[in-house]
Amino acid sequence: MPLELLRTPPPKERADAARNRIAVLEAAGRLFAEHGVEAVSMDQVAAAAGVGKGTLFRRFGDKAGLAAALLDARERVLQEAVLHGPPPLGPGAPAERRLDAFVDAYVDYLLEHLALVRMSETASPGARYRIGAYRFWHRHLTILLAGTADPEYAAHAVLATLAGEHVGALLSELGPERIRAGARRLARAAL
Amino acid sequence: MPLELLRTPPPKERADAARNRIAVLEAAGRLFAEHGVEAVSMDQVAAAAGVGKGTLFRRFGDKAGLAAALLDARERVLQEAVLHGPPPLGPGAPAERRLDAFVDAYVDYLLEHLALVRMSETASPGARYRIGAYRFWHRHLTILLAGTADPEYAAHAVLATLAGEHVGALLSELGPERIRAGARRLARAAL
DNA sequence: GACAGTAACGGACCGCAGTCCGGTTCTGCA
DNA sequence: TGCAGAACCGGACTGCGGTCCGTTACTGTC
Repeated sequence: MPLELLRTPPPKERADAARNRIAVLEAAGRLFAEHGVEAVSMDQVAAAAGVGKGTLFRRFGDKAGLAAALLDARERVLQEAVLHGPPPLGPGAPAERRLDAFVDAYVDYLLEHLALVRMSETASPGARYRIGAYRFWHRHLTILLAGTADPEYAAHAVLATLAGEHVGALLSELGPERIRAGARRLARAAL
Repeated sequence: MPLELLRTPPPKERADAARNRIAVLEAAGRLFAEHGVEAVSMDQVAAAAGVGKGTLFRRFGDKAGLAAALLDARERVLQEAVLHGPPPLGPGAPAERRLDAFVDAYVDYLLEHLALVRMSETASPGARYRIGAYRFWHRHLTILLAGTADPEYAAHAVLATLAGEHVGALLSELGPERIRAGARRLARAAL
């Protein structure tokens, strides 16, 4: 399957459903920013959005899904840059440089939205590996790592070092710069 | 701090406390084996052990702690082999061979107790990085990886590929053998 | 062996994520 | 414009992990 098609297509929805989706995302974004992702319950989000709890869960599945939806816009910018942006992040540069550029960009993204990313990855077991964004990055890395012994495994391994849980735990111990440098070094070593 | 001291010392406890600890571990082990870790609630464990819920939580902290306690005996065997066992797992072999031996042994351990390990790592956020066992393995790998640019980071990275969540998600996609081979390859690449 | 002090006990209690289903609202079609 | 049926709504409900605190039972001392 080509990389393009792994990007989630927007499903057609009824007018009231769209209105509610926007209300929920706005309320959730505001509450999360104000009190922190962990401290806000789904009841509070539903109440603030003026929406029933059932609606909230039917649309987003669980708290991880809501976090993923909030990250979606931000992540699409990154995906777009990888697909059609200028090198070295976009196509045209050698794999080694694209790998560096990807790790840098992804670490930036991660550090900026760490709490939300952790929530999107850990709220339900295995959530991280199911969402479309993960499959997208995995595919991208598999292509960049073509030629190694097992590119699919190597891609998973590089992403493992970029998991929100992992980076979050290492942040206080090593600081952002060692994390960034280490992830670059490991990705190159995998190549 | 020397590697030896990272092993959790057994705290002295009152007679009734010891009795209850054993009753809980037995009941939990039986229930988990019978119904699966996910499907058993802490209330059920407490009831089966003939113990109050408060007792259960005071002793083990949370469900992750209970899982970790159940794994403890098994993990100590591995730790013992690394500290004082024969090479290449124990001391005496070159770092590269010890690294391979460690990855092999740890993957064996992981595949045998995957559900329990996942529970011990994911029940509360960051739990994996707090438990003594993680610090032990991290220390061991840091020593084996001495000489690389950032041994501490590299050790964390190798452990990231051995996280229960990660291996569990990859298992159905890649199968155990590619996971084992990939982890070995990555650990060598980090060296 | 009795006693005081303290560590451990246990179950009622809380807030949360997630489910269910009777009622409501929208939309495509005639 | 009126209608039929599907899609959506919402809040009461469930079971869970985790906490709290009045009660109980162990242990070291005299």
